Amino acid sequence: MTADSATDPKVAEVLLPLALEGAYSYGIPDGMTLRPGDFVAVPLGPRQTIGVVWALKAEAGTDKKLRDVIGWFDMPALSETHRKFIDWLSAYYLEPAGNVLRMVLRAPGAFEPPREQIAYRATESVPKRMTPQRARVLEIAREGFAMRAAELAEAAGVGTSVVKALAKDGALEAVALPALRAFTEPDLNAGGFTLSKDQAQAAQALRAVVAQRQHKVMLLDGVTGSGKTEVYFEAMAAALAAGVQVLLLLPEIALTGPFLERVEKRFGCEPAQWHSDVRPRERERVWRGVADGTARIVVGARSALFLPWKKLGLIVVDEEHESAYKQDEGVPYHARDMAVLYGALAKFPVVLSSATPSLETLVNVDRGRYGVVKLKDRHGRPELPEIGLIDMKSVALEPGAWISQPLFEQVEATLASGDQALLFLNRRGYAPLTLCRACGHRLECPNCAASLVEHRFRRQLMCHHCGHLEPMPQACPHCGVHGKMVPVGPGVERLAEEAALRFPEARITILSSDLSRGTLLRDGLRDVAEGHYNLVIGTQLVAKGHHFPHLTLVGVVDADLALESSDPRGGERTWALMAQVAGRAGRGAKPGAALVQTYLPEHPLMKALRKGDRDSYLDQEKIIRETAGLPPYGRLAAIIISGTDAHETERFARNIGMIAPLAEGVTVLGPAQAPISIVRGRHRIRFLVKATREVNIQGFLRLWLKDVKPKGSLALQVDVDPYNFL
DNA sequence: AGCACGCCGACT
DNA sequence: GTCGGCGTGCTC
Repeated sequence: MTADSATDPKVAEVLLPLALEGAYSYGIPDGMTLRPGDFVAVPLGPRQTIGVVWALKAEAGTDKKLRDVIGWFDMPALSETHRKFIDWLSAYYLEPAGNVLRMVLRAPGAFEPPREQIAYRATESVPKRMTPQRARVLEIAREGFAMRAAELAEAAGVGTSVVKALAKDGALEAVALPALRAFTEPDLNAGGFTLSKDQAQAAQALRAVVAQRQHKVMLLDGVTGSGKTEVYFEAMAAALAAGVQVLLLLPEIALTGPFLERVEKRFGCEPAQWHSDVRPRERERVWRGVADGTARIVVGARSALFLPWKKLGLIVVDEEHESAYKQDEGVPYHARDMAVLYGALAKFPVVLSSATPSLETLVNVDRGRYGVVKLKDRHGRPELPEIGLIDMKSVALEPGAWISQPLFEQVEATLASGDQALLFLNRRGYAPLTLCRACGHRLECPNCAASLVEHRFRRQLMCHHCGHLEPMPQACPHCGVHGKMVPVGPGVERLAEEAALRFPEARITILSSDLSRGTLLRDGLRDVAEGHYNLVIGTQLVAKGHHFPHLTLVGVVDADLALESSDPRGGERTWALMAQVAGRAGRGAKPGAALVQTYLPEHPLMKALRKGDRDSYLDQEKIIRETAGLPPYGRLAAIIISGTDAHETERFARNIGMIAPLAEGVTVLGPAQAPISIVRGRHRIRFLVKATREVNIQGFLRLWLKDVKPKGSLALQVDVDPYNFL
């Protein structure tokens, strides 16, 4: 088959999904032909691992006898672009390439031969004999989908014999799991929406960019309700018509059933989904479909970028400003930025869509690097509903009350007129802080330097950083005095309590991520949309793309939360959140209004918000960032040093600080305690590295940290372009 | 990530 | 006297 076996490569450089900088070399056995990108099985110590051929070499570089590649997987090779993408990402974030590859290989089952699967599910009949083991198996079988015997047994903590016996008894029935379903081709004419003139123009502009089949980033900038979704659907249709695959990235929280239905309606096929809730079997199907190119449309959360794309030709990043695109655990990458990188490497366009674009993106538009398409509101309304500020310094509030008189009156008037009102507070639980009035002790998480938050519905105290739960104590754990524990500050639960007192006639509901998720949440949102409730108390969650047609008043209880934080993006976050939540008002036939309670009415952001003047806010924000040398005018990286022992961690951090190289255009701030100084029992110390745009900040970091080796419990994490200041 | 090697406590 | 805890280090 091969023409000249003398020049055949003898060595494969194989990247393994481990925290290793480079690829490992393996011998290629006679008769095996490999290409770069091929998935292979290789020996690693006593075991076997799946890796990807990164390069081929004629001869081994060393005399050392190499171990041979064990086998080759009969599936499409990882494209050259995808491999470049992994290398780039690895270099940009200073993360071992193997760790990045691991994100590509996270698809259990994709490397196993297709297998006929028998699964079991519960029947109506009851087994003749019942044992505790059998009861546990049945309990699990009744609540879930059909599961394989081994899975079912494991979940119940029993042997498979119990499952088999129950099947024989008739309490479980065997069903064949369907073989991997094929993906259907999209029908581009399936469900054309009627586009407004504005939308049609915007769609035409995006289609033109897609037709160029070159790298170009386009910002689709339009307020909530302007119909951005239908517009980028047209860009997707154009790319699909050209025969490529399309990825629609969403923040995980926005991946809802109704949204997927819209995609399905437009393209006449069920899109492939990729997010944390997708079950293993479906993950396998999507992974294979993406690899062989049959999955044409993928709607996914950030990790969908790493699917083994055969011929990706367009990425749409919806809600591009969302900080949820930044992954903070494992490899800390920003999916929006990496989508742009992928587009640059593979030479295809990327569409960024948002009602409140990030400053980074807007500055890229200013600099002429990105194109922009603007959409106006369909109903010709101004960008935001009328926003009124309530100066909280000038209103008197009862202790334990947060609804000011002006807000109270507006809510009352709204409810009286038969409309809905929303009170927005971005704080879960009952109270963010609990103090002992006898000794002043504050209830703190045992593992984190953070207050415990009372969740009164669940009758528990909760740490919002590590998930620690404990019952609400009757007596102060410090001084032992009974009945002196007092909640301080409001959460949505406490706000709802106040609302119930002050609006006794109102039909109140709380929408908060910790109180309802999944079906319950969907029902809750639907009930609100249908008007079963007329006063909604909600957190962040209500700000995200839900349509409440009867809502005409939004009251923001505390607009200053993010502004007061140390996060340099606090302003940006506040603006996006205010715009989104205010935008909930008046989506239906009636115009809406928003009232914002703030202690900082003179803040430029608040003034701009009142005037609905995004440009003046942006000009302010740009000046602040530029003066401070912060992104997008400068580069930023964080180094987090953590360890279980405070002194040891501090010493280690100091030593690292001492060896920081001097470089022009680079400022190292720190070491200082990280904003949350202890998380999950680990003490955290942070350096911030600020550099001008011309500086290669990765090079600086590599030079600095090349000989640093954390020992024991110590750990060092580099976060290039940090987003969430923890 | 696994999996081994390696050095200190409670058990047949 | 061993079994086993998981800290450290290596895998082409």
